[in-house]
Amino acid sequence: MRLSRYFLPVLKETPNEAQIVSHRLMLRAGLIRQEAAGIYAWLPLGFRVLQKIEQIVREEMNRAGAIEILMPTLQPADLWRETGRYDAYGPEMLRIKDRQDRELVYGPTNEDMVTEIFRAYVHSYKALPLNLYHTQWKFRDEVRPRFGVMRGREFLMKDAYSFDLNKEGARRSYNRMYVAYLRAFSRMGLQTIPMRAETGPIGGDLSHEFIVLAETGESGVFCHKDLLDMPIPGADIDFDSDLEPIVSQRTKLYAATEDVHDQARFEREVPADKRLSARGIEVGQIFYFGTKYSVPMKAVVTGPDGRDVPIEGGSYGIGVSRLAGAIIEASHDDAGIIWPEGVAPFDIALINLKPGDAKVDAACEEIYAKLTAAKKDILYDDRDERAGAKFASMDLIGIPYQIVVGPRGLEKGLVEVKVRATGVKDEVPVESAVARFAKT
RNA sequence: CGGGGCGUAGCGCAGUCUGGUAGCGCAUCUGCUUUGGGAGCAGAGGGUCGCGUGUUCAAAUCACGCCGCCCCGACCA
Repeated sequence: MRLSRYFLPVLKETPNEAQIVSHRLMLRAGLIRQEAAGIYAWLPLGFRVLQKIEQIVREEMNRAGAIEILMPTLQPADLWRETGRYDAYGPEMLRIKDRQDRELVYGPTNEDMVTEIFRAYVHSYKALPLNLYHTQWKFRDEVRPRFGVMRGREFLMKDAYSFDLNKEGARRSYNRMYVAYLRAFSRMGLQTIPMRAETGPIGGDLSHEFIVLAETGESGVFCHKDLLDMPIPGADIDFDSDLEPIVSQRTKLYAATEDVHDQARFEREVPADKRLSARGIEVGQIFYFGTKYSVPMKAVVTGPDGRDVPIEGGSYGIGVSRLAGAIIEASHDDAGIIWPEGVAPFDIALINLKPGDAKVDAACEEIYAKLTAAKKDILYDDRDERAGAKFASMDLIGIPYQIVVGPRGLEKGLVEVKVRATGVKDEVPVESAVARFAKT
C-alpha cells in the first residue's frame, strides 16, 4: 500500500477525551474514531488489526474443532423470554421495536439463540460433542463506557458454545477452549494467565478469565509467578487427546482476580518469593454452565440408553476489539505502538526519504515489488514529507520493521533496516534487506 | 446511577469572573527556501463560540432548561 493513496489520519496531538495510553495511541495513530460514548468506527489501519486478531482467533478455534457460524446482531425478544433473561438482563440490554411493533434486542451475547439453533437440528448424542462459534458485534449498554475500545458499549466478540452429553464431555470441551485460548493469545504476542473467576449460580471450578498483565489493567490480580513461564502448547497439539494434564498443570497453581481472591489461601499456597500481585486486563473468559439454558429451552438429545437428556453447555468469549487496546497497553513506548508481528496492520514499513530522486525511487520500487511478490504487506511511505515526519509517524503506528531508503545510504548501496521494538538499526545492501524478509 | 469536570476552526488551547463586532499554536491551501528524526519565511482559507429560551441597546461572556463528552466510584467481553 502506498501511503500517498492510503487513508491514515495520524494526529500530532492527543484528543482530550483520551486518558489511557492505548486509547490515546489508537486515536493518534488513526486506528479508530469515536462516534458516540463507547461506540467507535474502525479506520483502515485499525480495521486491519481487528481482522488480524479475528483471524488468529478463528484459526485456533477451528484447530480446536469448533465450527464457525454467524448469528445476527438483532434477536427476537421472545427467545430471551424463554430463558427468563429478558427480564433478568436489565437495562444493559438494548431493546428495540420494529415497525410492526415486534420486540427485538441487540444481542449482548448469544446463548439463547445458539441453543435455539442447536435444538432445532440436533437430537442424538451421536452428534456430540459440538462447538459452534461466531465473531459478531455485541452491544451492552454499559453504565460507564471508558478507556476507548477497552470498555466500549459496542464491541466485537468471538463467542463459542459447546454442547455435550454429560459433565465429563463438557469438561473436555472446556479444556479444548482453555488450550485454544492459550495458543490464540500467545500468537498475538500476549502473555495471558488463566485465573479463577466468578462462576455465577451454577458453581463449580469451571470458569477462568484470561488476564493480560498491564499497569493500566482494570482489575487487581494475584498469582503464582511460575504461571508466567509455562510453555504454550504447539500447533501440533492433538485436541482429541486428553488435555487435562496441560490444564491442571496451570490450575493447580494459585491465580485469581480480586473478585475471588483469598489472601489467606494465597499466602498459604504460594511461597513469598513466588507471589505476584499486579493489575490485569481480561481478554477472554470461559465457563461451564451445565443445563442452565438447555433445560428451559428443552435442548435435549437422546442418549445411548434411549432417554432424552438436556445437554451440558459451556460458553467461551474473547473480546476481539478489546484485544486491540490490550495489545497496545502491553506493547508500546514513548514514540507509539509496537505491534507484535502476528497482529501488525502491515508487516513492513518502507520509507522513501527522498521521493523524486530517481535512484531512491527505483530502489524503493524494487523492494516494494519484491516483498509484495513474497506475500508481505508493505506500507510504502512515498509521500513528499520530511524525513523526521516520516520516522515519527512510522514509529507511532508501530509497524514491526522499517526499511529506510535514502540517497546517503544508496551511495554505498545500503538501506537501513530498523526493528521497531528494539530500535536496533542495520545498514545492509538492498538485496539482503529483501532476502531477510522475503524468506519468512 | 452518585460525585467532579469539560464543550470556542480538523486537533490542542486562551478569552467567560468584570457583556461591547472572536484569538493563539499545530494542521490545511499557495509561493519561495529547505530536506537522514515531527523545517523556515511570506500570504490565504476555515468558527450560527454544543442547542434552546430569557435578561440587555448589546451575550462566547449573565440566568434557566436541554444535549453531548471525559474522569472518580458502584457494575461488566
